[in-house]
Amino acid sequence: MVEATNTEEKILLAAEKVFISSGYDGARMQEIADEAGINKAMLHYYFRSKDLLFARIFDEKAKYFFPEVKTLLESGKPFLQIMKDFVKVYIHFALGNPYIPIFIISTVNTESKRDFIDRLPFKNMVIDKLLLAYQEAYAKGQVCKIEQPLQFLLSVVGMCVFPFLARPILHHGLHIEADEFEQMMLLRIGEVQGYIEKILKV
Amino acid sequence: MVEATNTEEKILLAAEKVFISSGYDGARMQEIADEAGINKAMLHYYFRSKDLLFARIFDEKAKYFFPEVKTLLESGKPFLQIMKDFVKVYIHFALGNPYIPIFIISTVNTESKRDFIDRLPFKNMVIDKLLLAYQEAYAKGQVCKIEQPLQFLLSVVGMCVFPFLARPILHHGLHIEADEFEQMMLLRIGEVQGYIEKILKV
DNA sequence: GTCTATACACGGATAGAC
DNA sequence: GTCTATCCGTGTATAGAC
Repeated sequence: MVEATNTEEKILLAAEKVFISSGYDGARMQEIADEAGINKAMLHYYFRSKDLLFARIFDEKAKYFFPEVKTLLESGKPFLQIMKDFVKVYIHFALGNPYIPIFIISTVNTESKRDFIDRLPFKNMVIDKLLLAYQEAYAKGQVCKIEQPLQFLLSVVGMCVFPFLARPILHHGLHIEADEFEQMMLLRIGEVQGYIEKILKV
Repeated sequence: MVEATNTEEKILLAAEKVFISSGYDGARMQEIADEAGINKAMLHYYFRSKDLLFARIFDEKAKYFFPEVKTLLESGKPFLQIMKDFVKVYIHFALGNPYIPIFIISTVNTESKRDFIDRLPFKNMVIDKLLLAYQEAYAKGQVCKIEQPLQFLLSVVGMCVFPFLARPILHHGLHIEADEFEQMMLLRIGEVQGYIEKILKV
């Protein structure tokens, strides 16, 4: 458990917990104050408003969302390996932060927070570079022809992230407990990597 | 555009629109009343409370979510064909109801609505029958060995549904317009079917 | 910086006339 | 069945003492 030293830190940890589990609309400033063990007025003293506090949390979470992909791209590895590495990195990240995916997806699907998409460190460049890496690998004959590489990327991300979005259904509907889920996700890395190999095989 | 005849129908159509676009917490009874062109008091006259109205909408949407899978299963077709048909059916369904996936996923991830999972027409039987269909196909040598068939199912559903969950990001982040998105999703059917064939190939 | 008390608007729900 | 008016709890935000 992360321990908060000063008040600001306490508030941020509490806000993170509440916003992530309830979303912006469902979150209550009182709940954040209780969670932080301080007074409600302090929230406004430190962050002025619920909106600003939420923005602060979102930015912090979004920041840690994609950076590793950039590193993978700059590794100079071939496309197939980049994608396999991506699966490993992403699932490990999500296991450590299981509620971030649904938090991001929920937020960008919330009308009043729609423009938070611009706050994602998710630039066209990352996608473009990945597509470029594919073209390069294809030119070298390392991977097969894919009609629409973007569809392939969407598929890989979807395979990685979907179990975390549907987690409550797996949990309550299919009775997969937390530790069993973690085991499944660890095994999933190799499974999805295998699918990617088959899909890209020349 | 669907035209409402009586008041109850007007309310249901308005509630569907508002709840689906804003979620339970973000929805306002006043907004539903305005959308329906009637008075706020009528909502309570017909449905007593916000919770009951929401439950009514959820049940109706959830009902139309999985039934076609049951039909596919009962078709007696081999596993590979069932999965390919599933992709086609699911994406066509989602194109006609693009906000249902995020509505369902958001709802089951909302703490106070967690038990709505039980209202999904999503029984273990469907999963079990799909897994059984796989085993049967494997025994006949029609498909290759898959270590964890459940992971495969999760992957297929993830590939189909993820673009609809990430739609705002594709829209605002990657500047893919509505009609372009629809074209992508139609092409996606064949694309994902191709991936499935490669993954299951003996 | 931290607290208590409170302002003020909003949202769900109801009463009651027609 | 449909409306207007209103109750009442709750939620964000602020004032002001310490």
